[in-house]
Amino acid sequence: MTDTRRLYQQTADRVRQLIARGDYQAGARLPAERELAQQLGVSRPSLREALIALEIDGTIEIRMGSGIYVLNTTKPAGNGRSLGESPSELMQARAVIESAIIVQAAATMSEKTLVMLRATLNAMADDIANTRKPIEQDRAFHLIIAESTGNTLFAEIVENLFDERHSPLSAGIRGHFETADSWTAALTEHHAILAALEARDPLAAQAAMHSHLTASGRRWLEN
Amino acid sequence: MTDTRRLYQQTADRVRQLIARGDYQAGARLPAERELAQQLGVSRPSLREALIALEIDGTIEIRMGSGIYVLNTTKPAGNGRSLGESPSELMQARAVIESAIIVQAAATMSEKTLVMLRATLNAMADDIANTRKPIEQDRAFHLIIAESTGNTLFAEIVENLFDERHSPLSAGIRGHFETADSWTAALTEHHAILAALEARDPLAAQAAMHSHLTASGRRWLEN
DNA sequence: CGCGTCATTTGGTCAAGCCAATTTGCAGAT
DNA sequence: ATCTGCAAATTGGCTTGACCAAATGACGCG
Repeated sequence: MTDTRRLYQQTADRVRQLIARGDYQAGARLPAERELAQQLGVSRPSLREALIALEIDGTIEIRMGSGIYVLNTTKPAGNGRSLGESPSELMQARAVIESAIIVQAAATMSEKTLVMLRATLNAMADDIANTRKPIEQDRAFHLIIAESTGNTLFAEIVENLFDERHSPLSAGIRGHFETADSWTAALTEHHAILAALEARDPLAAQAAMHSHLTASGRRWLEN
Repeated sequence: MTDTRRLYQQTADRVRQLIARGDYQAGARLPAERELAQQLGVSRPSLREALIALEIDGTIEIRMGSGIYVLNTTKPAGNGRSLGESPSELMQARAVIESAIIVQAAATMSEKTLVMLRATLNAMADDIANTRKPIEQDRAFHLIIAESTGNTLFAEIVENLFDERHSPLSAGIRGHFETADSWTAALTEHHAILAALEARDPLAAQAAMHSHLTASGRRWLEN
């Protein structure tokens, strides 16, 4: 499988691997841009784009005229910002919580809500056919279900958890997940969820939602 | 005052301003890279670096061969919850979510965690006997269970939901709830939850937690 | 009217070079 | 011998210019 992601994403991942593998530990200085670019077989501008991505997610620090330094990766200490959740944690949380919420939703699911859900699936299929990322449709599907419970807290929690995936932290990994095949699989699973809701079968809906989010997490990590 | 930050950061901010100001709304396409670079007075590589930063934080989406598009900017972000939720909504949310979480916790409940939970119950009984409000013990009980899953997101969510009850909004109603009898009932229910966890019975724990939080919500509202 | 083809548009990447900040090292003074 | 200061080497910051590849749209053919 050829990696079709943008070069800066691939390059950022390769640098992350160098650090994870231990070639460069926290505090160490990476090779100079010119040298590192040649070593990775990419041009300097492309490497610089990758370095900016790594700088944003806190992997490295760039000091003008000095060098590129590896930051302490395993430390939420210091500032108030604590975004230390791993993708697997995130998807487990979504699987457990959204499965519980959809049980509430299934019982009182209105025809109007079902219509909206069908619309998101159609729009999602359209996005995929046109090679667009159906992120907004995916988001809408999960959010509509949560909102249909009538409890705004459910909607807020689902919304926050969903958006967490697109935080700067997970940006580097994001590219893996968003292939056409992955979205097609997600769409199929959405259809299964909708079918259970149309049948007003809470347990089937719960199972379908749980299955969808665990599979989604697997797709996200497996690449 | 001259801005000494890297050019890509300054440029990213300027593009954010263009979007915030309304020049380009969600879904709109920004000018082509070459044109936008000239318009902002920077080189194309520098603009590209800025665009990567904006792509990572979810402000824009870059489609190869097509253009640069503004994404939905509706993300106040953060876990901060605004007011507007009713107590019944809050307690329903806690009942559903904490019931789902305790199922995960029951499976892998360690003896060490059980010891901590017993300690909170003893401290809670002590507080009640001395006519103190055992709010902290109550909080600790629920939080320890969520933390025992090993998933920090569960702990965060439970924490936020719990603290919501003590927001200014619900302060007026709170007094009714906090009678000695109510706390005694809560303590009894906590004991029932702990018993299910000691038996490592996920379904019994789920039922006990759900029962506790719905009863707690009832006590909160009935006065 | 439908549909395929090709030119245009637009992002993706590379190469080479110069500027600016930092570091380094050596020479001279103490 | 040690300290100081300045210049050269190192390193990141940024620009120009060019070419490739994907997406789009217009045009002409059937």
